[in-house]
Amino acid sequence: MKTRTGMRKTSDVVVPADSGGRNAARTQLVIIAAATEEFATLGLGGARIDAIARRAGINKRLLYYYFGNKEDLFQAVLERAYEGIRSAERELHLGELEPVEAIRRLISFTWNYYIEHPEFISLLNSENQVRALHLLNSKNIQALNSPLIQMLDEVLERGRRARLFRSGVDTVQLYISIAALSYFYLSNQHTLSAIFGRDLRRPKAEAERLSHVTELVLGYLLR
Amino acid sequence: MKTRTGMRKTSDVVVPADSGGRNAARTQLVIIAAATEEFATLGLGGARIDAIARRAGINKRLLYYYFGNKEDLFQAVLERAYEGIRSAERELHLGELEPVEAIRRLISFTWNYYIEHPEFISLLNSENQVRALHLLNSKNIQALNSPLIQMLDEVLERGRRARLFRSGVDTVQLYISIAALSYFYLSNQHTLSAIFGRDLRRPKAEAERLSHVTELVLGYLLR
Amino acid sequence: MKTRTGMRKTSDVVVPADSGGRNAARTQLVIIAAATEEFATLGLGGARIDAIARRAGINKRLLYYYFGNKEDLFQAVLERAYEGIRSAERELHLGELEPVEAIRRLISFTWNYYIEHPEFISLLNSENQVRALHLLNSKNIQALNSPLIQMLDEVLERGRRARLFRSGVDTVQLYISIAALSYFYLSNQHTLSAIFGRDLRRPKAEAERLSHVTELVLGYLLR
Amino acid sequence: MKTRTGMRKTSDVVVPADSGGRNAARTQLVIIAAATEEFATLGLGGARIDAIARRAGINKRLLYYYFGNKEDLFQAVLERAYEGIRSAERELHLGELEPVEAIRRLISFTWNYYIEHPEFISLLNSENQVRALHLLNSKNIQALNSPLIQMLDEVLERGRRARLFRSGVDTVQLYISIAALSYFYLSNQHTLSAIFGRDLRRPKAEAERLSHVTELVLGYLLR
DNA sequence: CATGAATGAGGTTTCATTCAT
DNA sequence: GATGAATGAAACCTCATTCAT
Repeated sequence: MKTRTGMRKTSDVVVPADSGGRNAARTQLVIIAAATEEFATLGLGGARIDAIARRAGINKRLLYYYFGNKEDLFQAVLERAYEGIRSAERELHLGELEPVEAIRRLISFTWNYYIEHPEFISLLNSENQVRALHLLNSKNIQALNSPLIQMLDEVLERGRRARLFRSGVDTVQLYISIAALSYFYLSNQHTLSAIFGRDLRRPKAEAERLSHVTELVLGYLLR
Repeated sequence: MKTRTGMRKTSDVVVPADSGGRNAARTQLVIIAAATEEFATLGLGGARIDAIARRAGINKRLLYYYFGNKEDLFQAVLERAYEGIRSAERELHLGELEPVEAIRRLISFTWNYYIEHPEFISLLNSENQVRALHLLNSKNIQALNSPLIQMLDEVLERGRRARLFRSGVDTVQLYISIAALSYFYLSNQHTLSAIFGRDLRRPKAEAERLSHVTELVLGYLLR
Repeated sequence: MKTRTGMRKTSDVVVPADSGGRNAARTQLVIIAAATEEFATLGLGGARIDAIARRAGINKRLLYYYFGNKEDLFQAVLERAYEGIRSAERELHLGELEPVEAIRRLISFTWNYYIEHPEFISLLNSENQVRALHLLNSKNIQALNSPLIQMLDEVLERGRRARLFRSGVDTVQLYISIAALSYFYLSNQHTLSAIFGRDLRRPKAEAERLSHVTELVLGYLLR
Repeated sequence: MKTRTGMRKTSDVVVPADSGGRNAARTQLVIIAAATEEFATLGLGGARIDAIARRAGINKRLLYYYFGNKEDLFQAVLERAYEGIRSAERELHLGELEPVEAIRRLISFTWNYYIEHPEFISLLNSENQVRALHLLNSKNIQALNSPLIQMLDEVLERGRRARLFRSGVDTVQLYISIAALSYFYLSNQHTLSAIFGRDLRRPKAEAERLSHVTELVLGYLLR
């Protein structure tokens, strides 16, 4: 199970080795990583506990020991996913950029985060299928406020004052729109590709999409 | 099984009654209707054949008699859903409207179709989860061309020639964006509502969303 | 079960001119033929009523109309198969041949009948699997005496009197042995071929088998 | 579940008890034993997984845990059956006997093995019905070479050199014939008994059969 | 005579979960 | 802390058979 380099290699998950197999924190990490892949790939209903244990290279019983049951494990995976995006969002410092650049930055950040974290989109789709059951159950996630709304609000205000941006723009609506324009393209890429008969995941297609979204939003905002 | 009004009422599905229980076409319709609800509510993995049969008020065996298996039934449901939206799209006659009005009409049509057919969104999410497996398998769906792309293309061209709209707009990208701005809001309403702490399905919120989307798109298009 | 004339025609079925698809005798023949193939190929348990109806090109209900149920249909098939072999046996006229030639003739007849009627072997195997249930139930089959035992008995007696054959040979045992030497080779050809790594159904292999069986039996019989 | 004597008794299967219910090897043995009976009695199609689990006194799920599915279980049963006969064959030491005695020994061994292992005959019939599907799929069985062909070949050679046996005898053909003469009598006993109107399983009938087969083969071999 | 529609019972298989060590 | 063995419930699917026309 352990490679010569001291990395524990399971089918898909690599985490640093430690003193010798008995490490609660690391085991939990491995389980979360494996579960994230399984849930993202197959959905909540399609995911198999056996498969998660196999992916993680651990015994199934251990999974129950740490996470109770499948639903709770999914919730833990979701919490971890939200922590990830919130943490990345905090690295954005839109206040330091001039308004137009800040908007570009926000859009490209959103786009790239989704591109790099397809599992996040999948998990959110699964969660919406069950009407946000786990999210409503999780104090952890609700405590994780996104800094983006406030950041965007400030950018819009600055842009308005500089007579660059139009007024009357609802911050939350715009935030949702920026997410929507990237998210939908990626989340529905398979049906869209089939319908349009062209592969939306080609690098060129993706670059064009980012351009379009940026133009669309700035075209709307700029006076 | 039959109500006093001559309508056959099952748990969720209402279809016209006929002379008896022996009507292949009607039975298939009832099954499709019941399956659409079940798949939309619970997803492909979460849907239960037993529950579909119960909803449809028919024997489970009959479902296999007509549709083979769960996957094929899902494909039939999907085909039916695409037929529905394509059929509605053909009723749009954007060519008769002046460009700005045509764009408004397209956006409100898209928005309202999703509002009135939440099952369409759910089915598409399920289908994307399995990488468009059934869609790629269905000649029927692939033969159903959406008239919208061409309609939108013509509207954009007219708007451009009238010096109302900007040039250089990719029709497919804009079409995807118009879909995205409505679809994402509805598809992800549960997580978004939980995160923002406000119910996105309130009629007022929905009206605001339609306004925002229209402004955003026209704000971008108009010179 | 009974036709309107009160006759159940299983033996000596005449096929009248096709008056337009509505012909009881012909339909029964078609069903028996289809059922024979299905039962022979897949066994009693593996055979499917639907498949038989499809093979016969008739409606399933008709099959029940004529034959009652699956078991009775199998019995009818079995009866027909026994009629076939008994009828062929009656064409053998061993009494006209000198003893050695008669034995050769009996062996080659047995061998060739099995070769040409593999379904007979399959049906008998199925019937033995259910401990001859249908055979014990069929007065028809029990009434069909094989003429072979008596023929063989007379040949052995003639050979003995001509001081060609050994004495003390049990006719029934020898009859069973002659059947066994051909039947087993064909009935178990698949496992034998796999074990020996050679295809027992090649024409050359089959010719060798017939030679061997003839030599074996005559080698034993001749003084 | 456990008798007072420490033997675990299920409907038909007795195996040594151990410390508790948790013994993978024993459980697998119990399953194989129960499955062997069920498959032998009812054939591949007629056997019921439920019945096997009940016979074995274990949970049905466990059967899938160890053997995957019905087909694979059948293959395991078949492998075990071939191991059994190959193992018994290895106990024959024909090389130590003079040629005539060796042939007698081989015939009686074959006869008695079939008499004592009727399930072997049934399993082989089932396997031939599916055209040796599982056997062709099993590397295990193909690796189990029967020592009998070589043993018989050596016996024939010795008998020939001692001028006892005729020459020109094909070893494989003779081997198949020896098997055939016993196998067919037992495999087809039910139909034969019904046709001849006498019970072939009576001890006296069985003794007579073994005599006849021995005489037949030796009568052929001896010069 | 002939048929497609419909069914109840039961089959194989899967799953999340717990037990015993 | 960690594990393989074992389970009950329920899922999908099949089958011989009957119904209504």
